[in-house]
Amino acid sequence: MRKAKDDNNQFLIGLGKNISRLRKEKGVKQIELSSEVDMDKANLIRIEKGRTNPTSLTLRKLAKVLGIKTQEFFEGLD
Amino acid sequence: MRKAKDDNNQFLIGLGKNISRLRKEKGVKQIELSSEVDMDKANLIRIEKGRTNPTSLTLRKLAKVLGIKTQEFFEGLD
DNA sequence: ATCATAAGTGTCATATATGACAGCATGTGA
DNA sequence: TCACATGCTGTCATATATGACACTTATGAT
Repeated sequence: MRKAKDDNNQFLIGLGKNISRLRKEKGVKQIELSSEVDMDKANLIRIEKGRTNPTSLTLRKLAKVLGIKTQEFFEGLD
Repeated sequence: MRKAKDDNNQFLIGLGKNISRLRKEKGVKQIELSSEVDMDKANLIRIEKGRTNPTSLTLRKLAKVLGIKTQEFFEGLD
């Protein structure tokens, strides 16, 4: 059982990995990115680790600072 | 003033329009889509009208039922 | 091995997305 | 006009994303 929940968790983990990868490609540290978007760094970590389910606007503000489109965070998912 | 907030609202409205358009392209009614994803129809309406800030998993389950990738909801935004 | 820096964890408070449900508005075809 | 279908709004309760902050663990350089 727990099939749907596991599936969702995999999705969130994949999303987090994309964010983490794109952040590193820009050479940005978690503390830097989080402070630039006025987000608590603990929250960014939770998102990158796939432990939380970020909202559209949260992803958008991260994308904006990284200079990419929100869409890119979903690359290769689903 | 209120620049960032307005900007976010425009983003959410655009996101909602994408969802609404893709739903209609599939010939699906709000009541049908919302019941298929086990979502309250009032919530789907709020999302399509851009009055709320949907989470990643909410978008994902809508995309799944519509047979598209979550990514597509963000087409043309940012 | 030590030290510094980056990443990660635990916990609580607050804001808000969503569920649930009742009712309203608008259009559209008979 | 009328009835019905579809879309939409208002309100409350609950679940959870996020902010805040203290603390811990990993990593890397010297």
